[in-house]
Amino acid sequence: MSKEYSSKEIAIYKAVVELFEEGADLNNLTVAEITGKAGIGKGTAYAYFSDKEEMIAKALFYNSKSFCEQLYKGMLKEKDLYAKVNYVLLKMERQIPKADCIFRFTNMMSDNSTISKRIRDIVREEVLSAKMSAVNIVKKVLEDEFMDRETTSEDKMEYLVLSIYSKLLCYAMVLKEDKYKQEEKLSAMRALIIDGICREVRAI
Amino acid sequence: MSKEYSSKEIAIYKAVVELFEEGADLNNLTVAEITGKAGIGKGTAYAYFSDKEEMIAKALFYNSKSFCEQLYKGMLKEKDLYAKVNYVLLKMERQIPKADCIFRFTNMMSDNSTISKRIRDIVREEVLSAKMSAVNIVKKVLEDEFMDRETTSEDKMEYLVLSIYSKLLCYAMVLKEDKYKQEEKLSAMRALIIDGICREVRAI
Amino acid sequence: MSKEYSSKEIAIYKAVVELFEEGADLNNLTVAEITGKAGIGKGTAYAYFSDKEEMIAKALFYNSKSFCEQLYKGMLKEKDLYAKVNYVLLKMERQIPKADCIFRFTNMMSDNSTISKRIRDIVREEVLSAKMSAVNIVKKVLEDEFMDRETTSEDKMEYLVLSIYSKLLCYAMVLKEDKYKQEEKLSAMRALIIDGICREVRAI
Amino acid sequence: MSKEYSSKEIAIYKAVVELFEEGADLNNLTVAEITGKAGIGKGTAYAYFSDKEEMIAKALFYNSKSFCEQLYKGMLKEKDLYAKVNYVLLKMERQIPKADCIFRFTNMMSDNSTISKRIRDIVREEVLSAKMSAVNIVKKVLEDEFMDRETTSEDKMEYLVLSIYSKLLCYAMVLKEDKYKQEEKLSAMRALIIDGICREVRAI
DNA sequence: TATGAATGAGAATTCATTCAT
DNA sequence: AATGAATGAATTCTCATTCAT
Repeated sequence: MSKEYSSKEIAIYKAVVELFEEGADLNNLTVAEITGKAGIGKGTAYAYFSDKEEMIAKALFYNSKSFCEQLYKGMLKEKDLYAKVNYVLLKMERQIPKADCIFRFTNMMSDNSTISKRIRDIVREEVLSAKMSAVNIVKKVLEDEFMDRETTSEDKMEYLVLSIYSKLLCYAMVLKEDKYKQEEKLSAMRALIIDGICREVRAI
Repeated sequence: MSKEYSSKEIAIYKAVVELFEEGADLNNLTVAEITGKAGIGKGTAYAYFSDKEEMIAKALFYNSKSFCEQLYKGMLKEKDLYAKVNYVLLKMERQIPKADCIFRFTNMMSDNSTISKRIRDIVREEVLSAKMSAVNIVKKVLEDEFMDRETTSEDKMEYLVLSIYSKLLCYAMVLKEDKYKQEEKLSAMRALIIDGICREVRAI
Repeated sequence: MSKEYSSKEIAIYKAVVELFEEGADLNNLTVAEITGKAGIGKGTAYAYFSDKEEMIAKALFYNSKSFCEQLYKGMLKEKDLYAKVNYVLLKMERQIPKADCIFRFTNMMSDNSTISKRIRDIVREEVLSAKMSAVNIVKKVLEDEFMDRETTSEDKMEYLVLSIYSKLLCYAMVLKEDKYKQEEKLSAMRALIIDGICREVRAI
Repeated sequence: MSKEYSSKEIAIYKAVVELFEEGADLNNLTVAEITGKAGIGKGTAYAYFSDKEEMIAKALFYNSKSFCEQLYKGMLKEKDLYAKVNYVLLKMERQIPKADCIFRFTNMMSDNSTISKRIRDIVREEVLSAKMSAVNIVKKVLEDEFMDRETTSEDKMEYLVLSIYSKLLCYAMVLKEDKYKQEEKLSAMRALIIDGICREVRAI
């Protein structure tokens, strides 16, 4: 069902994320760097992508999508909301660069860079797959949670999604601060965030 | 106390924000565009800044700082937390590009772009003035709020600051979505956010 | 006597001329375009030609030669010089792209482009067949015409060839001007050219 | 009255013709070669021309125009048609590359190369100056010649212009043939061409 | 024998930065 | 002090040619 990717495409996608994880600036990546890392010729990349922006945008999209799918699958196994959120936060902790990638992806959706514009185009083209974005995962989990409740207004649901998503964002930010490199500070923060999320869900 | 800015510096700062507000991509701004908009010669800019990155980074810093100062002053006049948060959200709505500027600035604090790296350098150099950042405003307001309470743990304070800040961040993102161009949906969301924030503050 | 051409060679020759007739710039033709049009693989073309220039140069040479042969055969059937020239001009009119091709070929013989250089090499290699060039057809027809005259000096013959050839060139140029799309203007020009040629032949 | 050219523009124009005179292929000239020959930086050229094609096209146009102006002025001093044509042919002989430039320019007016297309655009933009083209010089000379005659039909005039022009074109081609490197053969041809032209003018 | 995916050298173009005026 | 013309390093992208299948 899901679209097939050629080995060269995958190589490009991996290369971009590796570079990103190594601290490269996505806005200043060169085609030479990407194809060098991917181990393919420059010309080859242009047989699969129309330009540099497409390479980067699709790479972020692909990686974001697959990390989100993985997250969603993992969460389904957890019994309650508390466990689910805990699962996500721990996963983020263990895969900081991946998590970063998703939030970078989100930030990009709202800035003016050339790559962001391309990402928005891609998302528009692939609406269904895009349902697997970070925001949508939050939405799905909430819908599962509220299935047996009496209906909640749409406005409130949207607020909840935003509120929870913003807390995940918080955690992603915190993960990069030196201060939170100590396990105890980090798990304190994690607990506060989980509590916060559960409290909000109950309140609504 | 606060550093003096020459008229040329101010011209550059204004030019960068104007371009940003016009939708320019900060990562692809050219010196020619900036100095052209600022109405000064290219060579002149280099008498005040060491390179292009410094122009853009300082411009964002300067604008962010001054918008925050303005926000903080305005908030002090409001009587309670509810009114204060309301004031901030309304201000953001009325000055979307300025608000955007702050949050772009925040995003940059955590990405790998060349400009972001420069911004972090600047912030490190100007620690005191940086106290006027968006995150610090939230912190100050909370401190004022908690002044008469028995002491709250540092961890909890940090959580609260981040949680509120990330809600504002999400609001900034929401403001750019077409769906929220209708006043009624927007004010519903605004009300929920204010309630959410007040609830969190009370809960802690 | 005449060299055999393989079907792949012919396919390339036809493809080049078709592209040329469609308005392509011979100096910017790509191997991919040529082999695509010819319906063969890129690698295959390299089994028959040493490089791109050879493909194009030989194609022009081949087409020029065959059109000239056709012209020459047709002319032999006409009874006098007037009828012969008339035949050629009408043929040019009906096959503008082909005629164009020949004159382009002539122009190329005297410019410095890479393809021209190759064409000149080919002509040098295939001297005999080259006798079938546009200039040589003019020469042959003149020789037939003068067969029963007392001998004419070589200088004069060469001048006559040049003069007649230049008039054909004229007509080729005229055929491409919008002004001469109207039949009446065109036939007036044709008559003047035929008269001019006959007058020159008589004068010498 | 006539447009001013900056020193850099002139440098480019001269460089292109020098390269052309050295046997370079106008369709494969690189910007690096041109600016190298012109003694200016690559970037500088782009401050004066929008792209490579414009550099070459304008260079040919400029050189063609100035050679034509020179030719026209020189011819005016000659007493009759015979002397005028003689003057032109001798001038062409002495400045083969310049003459070549004009005729290359003419060829380009009718081929499909990228540069040719640009030249046609330029000619369209600068119609007035273009009056100084090779064809127009022939037309002017003929008009002077026919001033005291009873009117000649437009068709006939057009034929004469083209006929004479194409003879000059052929002469330019002949000049490049090895056979005509000997002065005696060349002057014999020259004489025949002059006679031919005068005869045509009288006949019409 | 035929193919076309893969390659990388090479060309056009841009733009940060310098420096003579 | 202010300027902007000049520069060339760096980057994107193309396409002739090769070679494994």
